[in-house]
Formats: sequence, structure tokens, C-alpha cells
Amino acid sequence: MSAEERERHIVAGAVSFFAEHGFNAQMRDLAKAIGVTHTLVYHYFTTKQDLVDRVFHEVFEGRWNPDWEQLLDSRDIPVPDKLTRFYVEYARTVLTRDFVRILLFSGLTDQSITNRFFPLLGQRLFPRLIRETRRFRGCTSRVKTTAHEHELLMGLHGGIFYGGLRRFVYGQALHPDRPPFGDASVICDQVLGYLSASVVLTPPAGPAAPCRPKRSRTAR
Amino acid sequence: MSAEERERHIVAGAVSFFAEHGFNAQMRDLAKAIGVTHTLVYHYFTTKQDLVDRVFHEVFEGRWNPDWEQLLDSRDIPVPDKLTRFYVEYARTVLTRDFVRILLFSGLTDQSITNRFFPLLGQRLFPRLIRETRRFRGCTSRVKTTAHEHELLMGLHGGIFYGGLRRFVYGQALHPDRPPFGDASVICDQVLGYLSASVVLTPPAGPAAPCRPKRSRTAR
DNA sequence: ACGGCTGTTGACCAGTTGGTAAAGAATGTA
DNA sequence: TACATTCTTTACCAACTGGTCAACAGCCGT
Repeated sequence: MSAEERERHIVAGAVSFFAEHGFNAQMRDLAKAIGVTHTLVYHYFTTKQDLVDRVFHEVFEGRWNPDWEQLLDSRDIPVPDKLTRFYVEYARTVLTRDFVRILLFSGLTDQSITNRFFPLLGQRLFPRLIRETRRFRGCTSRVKTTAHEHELLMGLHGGIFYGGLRRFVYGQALHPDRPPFGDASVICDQVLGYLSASVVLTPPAGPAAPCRPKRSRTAR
Repeated sequence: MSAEERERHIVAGAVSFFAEHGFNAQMRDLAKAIGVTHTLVYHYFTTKQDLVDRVFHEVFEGRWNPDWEQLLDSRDIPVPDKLTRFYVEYARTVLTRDFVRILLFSGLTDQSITNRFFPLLGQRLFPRLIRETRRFRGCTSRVKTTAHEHELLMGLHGGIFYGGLRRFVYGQALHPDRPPFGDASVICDQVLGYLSASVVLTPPAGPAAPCRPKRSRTAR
């Protein structure tokens, strides 16, 4: 096997191995899973951290699709369609076993990935989603996202991500007659739910009264 | 320090230590964090797995509050109030650093916890939430939860849990002027969003019960 | 055949790991 | 005081860990 070939081979094996067992799994076990000796791995990667970094790079770099931003910026697609199409694409790319598990492993340990990934979301994605949400409500204000709007969006975003959690981390059987994972109809429903909630709940971006129920008192 | 006292001391230290560093962290480091030698830990727990099991037990057993079921079953509280109050309580108990991180560590490795926790949710919690959701819609049907309803509920549940993820795992700064973590107003909004989405989206579970999007209705 | 280059491995090292055994401190009791 | 019990530590072990190194095997052009 040629050098390049072998290197790709090792990286590919390392991605799924580390995604499965976490980053403090042993190099020898990884090598065994790949089908080589651990010294060969050290021939291609000078240190374990070196390989780990490469795995991070592999899983995260280049997985951001600029088309998403373009899609969300496009003018002539109805907002619900647009958000649904985006999240279907997004889920297909991001809600994979490797990605979800490595993201969590990273978050639970050094946060080297999450510290780059979430700012990306906060800069490129969330503002666009909020803008489209407002457009759907017939509001074109560009004032800063309110905490209110943000939390509601996190409900949608987290709800979609939660599907990946349940499947790839908790390993729980999903609802018996639930559509296949990442099915567009489910995402569509979640988006529509989010949008209708936004209409009902979110106060207009100008000065306005929020609708809050009159729960007398719950201990805080 | 007495035996009981010392044991509790060790367990408490182990909970936060393992929650922080995962379960393949070293016994010596744990002991150091607690302030004792690692052999002393072995005096109280015959094996590492023994201590790990104890940590699991500590964090999960007895954390399920039967009052929650009672609250959800009570007749005279409007559904939005009820769900909000439940999720505020639920979040206070479950969305803690130790719980969230240990749940994820477990899910990512042996799933020993998630395999007990999620069936619990599926049996005691979700059916009640679905029933209340239907009541809110003025529908008392008891047909099996549809995939549709389930996914929508997962959106709410996952959205709330996602807050814990962002805080305790991703370590990302939350929205600048966002209310404090677990704030009732945020959860209230998420619940209201969920309910209004349910009204708009979910097809009537019975033959022909018209949907009534007005929120003032509490029971049928 | 030769030597050189590259992909691959077995043997090895120093530090770490879960776990043990025995000895030392504290404490209580007669 | 002496004795027993319980809490705690020091010293140690075998297995494992990330990482090194010299050697081996295959392939190339000459």
C-alpha cells in the first residue's frame, strides 16, 4: 500500500475508532482495529496528539458548506421551505455518528472543537436563521437578536440535534413507527412548529409587550 | 473522620471528579483531588468499577421525583402552567453539571445509565406529557402516541436539555442578556411554543376533533 | 547481482495504571 | 497501661501506556 493510501487508511480508521472509544483510547487498540501495528501509526504520525488533531481536522474542517449560507440568503424561497431545506441538509452533514460523538468527546474534555464550532454557528448561521424567522413574521428589523428569539431558536436547533444524541449517544430505540432518521417530514414539522411558535410568542422586534402567562408564583 | 463520613466524602468527590474527567480518569488523580491516597479509596471500594457503580447510583437513583408524575396528573392546573412547572422542576434536578456530563459519559461508553434512564422517561414521563398536550388541544383520545407527536415532544424535551449541553458540555457563553440558566421564563416560552406548535401541527388524534388554537383552554 | 528507498515490524524503555500487603497512626475500651 | 479495632499510609507488583529504534521485507533502477 502506498504512503498516501496508508495514511488515509489510518486516518479513516482513527476517525471511527476515536468516535467510538474516545480520545484516551489506546494506540495499540486503534492499530489493531485498523489492522496494522501501532508502530506503523507512529511512522505516519509523530505523536498521538498529532493523529488526534488530524482526526479533528478531518471531521470538522471542510464540513461547513457555504451553500447553506447562500440558501438562507436566497430571496425567492418561502421561509418554511428554506429552513426545512437547510436543516435537512445540515442534518445530513452534521448529524452523523462520527461528528456527533466526536463533538461531544471534545466538549467533555478539552473543548478544542466546540470552541471553534459554536462561534461558527453564532456568526454564520444563527443570525441568518433569526433574520429569516423575522421575515416570516413580516418583520425586517435588524436589531440585535433578543434572548427570547435566541432561546426559541435554540429550541429548534437543539431539538434537531437531540435526534442525533438519542441515536448516536444514548443508543435508544427511536419511536417505533418514526420516520427514518433525518427524515425531511420530521424536520419540516419541527421547523413549522418553531415558526408558528415564533409568531405566537416572540414580541415584535420593536418595543412591545411579551405574552407571559400569569403563573402566580413558582419558587425560583 | 469516621468511616461513614469518609465514604460519603469519597463518593461526593468521585461524583464531581468523574463528571469532570470521565470514567477512565485515574484513581490516583481522583484521590489527589479528594485529598487522600488512592489506597484509601481502595479501602472503601474494592475496585474502581465498584466506585463507578456507586457514583452512577448516587447521581441517578433517587433523583427521580414521583411528585413530577403527580403534578402532571393533577386535574386543576392549566396545561401550560403544569408543563412549565414540571420542566422547571425537572431542569432544576436533572440539568446539573454532574448529571448532564455523567449521562453523556455513560452514553458515549457503556450506556449503562442511559439504558435505564430513557425507558424511565418513556414510561413515566412522555406518555403523561403527550396526554396533557392532547388535553390542551381539547382532545382526550388515548390512542398510541403518533410518531408525529413524539417528535414534536422531543423537540421540546431536547431543546430544554440542549441548554444543559451548551452550558455544561460545550462550555459556550450563552446569549449575553439571556436569563439565568433554568430560568422559568425561558422554559415557559419553550413550553408555550411547543403547545402552540402542537395545536397548529398535530392532526387530531380522534376522528374529527377540530383544533382550537386559543390558548385559554385548559381542559376539555 | 547490487545498493538505495520505502513500508512495516518486533523488541524494548520509562512512566503510568489498577490493585495488594503490610505496617503505622487514631481511636476507643477495659 | 495494654489491647483491639478502625482509619490511613508507605512500599510494592504486574500489566499496560505512549513512544523509540534497529532491523526486516519488498520494490525500484542500474
